[in-house]
Amino acid sequence: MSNVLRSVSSVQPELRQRVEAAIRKLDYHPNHVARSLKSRQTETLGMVISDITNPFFPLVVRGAEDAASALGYFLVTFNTDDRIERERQVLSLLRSRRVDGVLLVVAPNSDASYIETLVDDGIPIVCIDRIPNSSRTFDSVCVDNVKGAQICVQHLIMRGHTRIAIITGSLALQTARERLRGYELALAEAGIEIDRDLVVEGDFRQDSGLRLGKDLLLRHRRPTALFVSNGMMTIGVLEALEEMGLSCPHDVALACFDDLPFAKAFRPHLTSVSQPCYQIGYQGADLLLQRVRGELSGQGPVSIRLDPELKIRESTAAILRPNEPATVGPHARGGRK
Amino acid sequence: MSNVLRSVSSVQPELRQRVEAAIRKLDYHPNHVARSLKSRQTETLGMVISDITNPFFPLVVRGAEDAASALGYFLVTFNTDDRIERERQVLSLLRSRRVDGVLLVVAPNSDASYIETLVDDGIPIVCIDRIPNSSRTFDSVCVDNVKGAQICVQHLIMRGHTRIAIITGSLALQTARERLRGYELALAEAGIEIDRDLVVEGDFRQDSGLRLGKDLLLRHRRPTALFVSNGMMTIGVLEALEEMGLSCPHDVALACFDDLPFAKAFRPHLTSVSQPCYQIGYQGADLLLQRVRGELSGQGPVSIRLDPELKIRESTAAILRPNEPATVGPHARGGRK
DNA sequence: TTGAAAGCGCTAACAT
DNA sequence: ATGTTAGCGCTTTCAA
Repeated sequence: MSNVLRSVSSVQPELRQRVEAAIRKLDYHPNHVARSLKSRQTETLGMVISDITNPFFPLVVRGAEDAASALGYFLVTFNTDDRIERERQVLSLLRSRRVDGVLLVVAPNSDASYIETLVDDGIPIVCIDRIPNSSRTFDSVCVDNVKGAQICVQHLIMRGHTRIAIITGSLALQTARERLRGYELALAEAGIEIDRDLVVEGDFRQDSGLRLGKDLLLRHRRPTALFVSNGMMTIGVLEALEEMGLSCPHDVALACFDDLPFAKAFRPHLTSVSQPCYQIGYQGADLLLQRVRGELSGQGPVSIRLDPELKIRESTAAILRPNEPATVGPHARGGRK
Repeated sequence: MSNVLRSVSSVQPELRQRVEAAIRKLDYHPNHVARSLKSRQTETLGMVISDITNPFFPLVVRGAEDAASALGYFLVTFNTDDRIERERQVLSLLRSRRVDGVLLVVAPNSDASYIETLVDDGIPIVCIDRIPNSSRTFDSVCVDNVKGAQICVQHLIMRGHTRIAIITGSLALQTARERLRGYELALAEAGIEIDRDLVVEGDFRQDSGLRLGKDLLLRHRRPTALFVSNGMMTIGVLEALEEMGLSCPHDVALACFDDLPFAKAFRPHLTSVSQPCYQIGYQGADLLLQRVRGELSGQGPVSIRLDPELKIRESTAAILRPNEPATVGPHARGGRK
């Protein structure tokens, strides 16, 4: 019984049969905990995100889970609500539980030195979606935020807009700064001077979208288009529109970073910068697993940048106004394929 | 060093101090794996759902995670996509990993005998959202599906509808049968005879909503109202409406089970039966933890039924037609608060 | 080819 | 009050 030399080549068929019979008879299930104690590998990954309830995350988590499951790894998720104390607590818990590695969506203003400590202590970390503010670089998988914002604002400019406002995320996050940078680049290359009054800083939450959306829409010279830096704030902006009785795209054009769930089923159909969420999760977990399994040993930090995709829909459709010829013909009602 | 008699009362303060100093100096982190091997408790729960990408689940998972985290438990989630082989595989993995208990959203047509085996072998299972087809009862936390469907269809009837169609879920699931039952009860109590042609069976997926929605809307005598048994199928129905160029509530009234994310931000604002998703997850995990910790020993299966809530919005608003007086005055444009 | 035994780091029971 | 030790179930090395 002691010698369940599983999958060792040199065992007599007769012995193997007897052992296998015993396994069935005793309803034997190998104890993975004991195995972990011996092997010092738990085959478990931690995943730390801000909130699964934010529609950006389910697909990311699903991707990570699929990658982890494919190799028999557990994936344990935690929500921090972007609170750094909670992030710290969770990371410490993951360490004492001896997870093999961590996928991390870092909280704004998080102290990167704690992350460094973990990595130095042999717990690999892959940052996804956001990059910590640190002189050191970590493994990471993100979308190309500059490019995403840029092509989106370029699109607004092509639709004839020049007074384009942006609601940014918290500028403590590199992600938010990059999206702002894309906005600036697009305007600059079109020779449009940047009006600092049209740049307002939110915090990636719904409330700030509502508040800043109202603020912008009540301006004396209202912007003709809004670029919103993420999905949750866009929900807030839609609320603002409804409260004020404005309609999109008629009264103002709207485009945003992030796809909202079921964008095609509801009105207005939003023009948006779509991120490959599943891929972010999948490739993040994949990269982490390579680290964990020593397949990248000796190699420095790997930074993967994925391409966003602009989905043109009716919220940025050209509007036919009296005395104003339509700039674009066939697409005037938005880009359903 | 060996004697880290943590939290044992009878230790001299001097000794305690020396040990604590050593802990800090050596950067000692207790090894939870070894602890688990000894205690035979992993302080880990499994959570098996169909798909985190389905908007019903994120809040459920969040609730479960909060309950688990509050007691220091890990929660490991798995997606089965409602495939019973995958469910079986996952449950077997969870067993060999020695999780303390499992939260299960059972797949349609799943073999309940396997679940019984786990429970009999000492791995508590709490079923959430759906109840397995079995003569045996398990711990469970669900919404009152009959009541939810019933109040929703009652509402449609009060709005003057009599030709009300239902798209059910897979009738292999008790959940789907209960919602159908609520529909039947509401019609019966209003004295409306049930037209079997208006009862069509879907499978809780978007595709079936699109297909069956089109089917119903193309009927010669089109139903004046649709009751859709879950959120994903409702998305499909909205697609069908758009494809056919119909508008809601003008051409047909629409109400559904499940809240869709950001229902208030997009059009049409859907009248829906809202489930306490967070509570389902939270109470499910809470019940499971009580079992796991032996606080319910000797007690038979516990079934918790939570109340759904009808949210009346514009998709079932009364329509003003020529020669038809409005039945309801102030609410005619739907129930925004 | 097969059996025996040490050791992973912790807890709990026991000896000092 | 404090130190020692057996044993959880696995893997790996070594002996038979």
